Amino acid sequence: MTLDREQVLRSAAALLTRKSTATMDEVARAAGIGRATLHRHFAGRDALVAALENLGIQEFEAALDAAALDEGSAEDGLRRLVTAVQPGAGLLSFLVTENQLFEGDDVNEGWSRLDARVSAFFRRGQERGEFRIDLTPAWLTEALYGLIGSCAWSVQTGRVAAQDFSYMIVELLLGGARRSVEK
Amino acid sequence: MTLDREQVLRSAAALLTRKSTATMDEVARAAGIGRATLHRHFAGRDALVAALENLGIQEFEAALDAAALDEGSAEDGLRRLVTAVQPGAGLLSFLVTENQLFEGDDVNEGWSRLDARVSAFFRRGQERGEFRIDLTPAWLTEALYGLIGSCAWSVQTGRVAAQDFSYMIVELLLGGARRSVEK
DNA sequence: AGTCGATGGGACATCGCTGTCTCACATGGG
DNA sequence: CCCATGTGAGACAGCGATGTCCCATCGACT
Repeated sequence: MTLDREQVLRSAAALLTRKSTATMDEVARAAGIGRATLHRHFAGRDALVAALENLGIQEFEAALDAAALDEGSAEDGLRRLVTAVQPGAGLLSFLVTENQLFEGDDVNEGWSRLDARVSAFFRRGQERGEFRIDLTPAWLTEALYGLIGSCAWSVQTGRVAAQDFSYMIVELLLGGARRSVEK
Repeated sequence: MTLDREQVLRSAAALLTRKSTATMDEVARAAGIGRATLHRHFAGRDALVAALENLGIQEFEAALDAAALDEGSAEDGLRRLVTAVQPGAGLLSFLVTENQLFEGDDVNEGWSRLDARVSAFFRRGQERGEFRIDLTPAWLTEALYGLIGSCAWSVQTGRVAAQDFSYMIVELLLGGARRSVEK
């Protein structure tokens, strides 16, 4: 009967992804538990968000590991990364938004580590001549986050099919919308 | 002594762009007026946001008009649009986020009109052979919003120089990060 | 069956924000 | 000079969300 903490976090993530202002009561209902029980496991809203943050960081880091960014071309690596990220895309964009809201310098060090990994990936791609050098790694990183968020939202509203998720992001990020002559 | 309504809206936009959860009191302070005065001019928070929405729609529509999207190449049109949008980029991304939060089917009809204009622009670009046809106009539209938001945020945090705003967005959206051989 | 631990529901006080009101004051016009 | 309009500051009640507590209940384990 012990509460499935993981399951609670999953449903909370799913709900907060759609409605980031959901109350503790709504989160509890969505998880199928009572508000009191939710409070027993997460001291308060802050603690809940912190737990979600850890979950998101862990998932994103796992996606980075699974993508094996350095194997093969940078393009293939990015494609694997976006595909691996898709299941947690909603949570990721919720956390990015939440982080922007957050005014405090003590940013979770997990984010800087992840940012560094993504940024380093783009930099290596530039050094290997696969990526343009006039778009900075920092911007490409932010743009990737933005596109993931936009595409997750587009999927949720039906503007983009879920199966096209990684294609739309990677093609736009790498190839751009311009129609090249040789294609 | 009459209150400068426009000025209040500007500072409210600037504040809410940075901190979208700011209270009425903070908005009033930021505008250099008392909370009571703020309430005299905007019945409540909803009314304030609605006024900001109208302002944002108006600005974005003006940018669309000023960009003259149909003159010259689609690429130049997009470049003009992004440049014209830059001053209102923060407000725009605040409103986009606010709209996602909003759960009600009565979306401000201004947005659908603007969406339609942007979407139609991408579609025309496809028909003229300037844009790829495997990325749907709806996705390109959402991606444009996302990139504008990401870049505005990046500028605010110092990751991207303000003068590079339109370059970073347009180059990424049109050309992509891949380094083509002929360049 | 009996006990223990965890849960759900409800009651409760508290807190922050909101919206309204009043009053004193300043500025500008008649 | 006096009046009118608009403003700032503060007080006030209302509301929704939060966090804590208690108690009845349910399930698992002995």
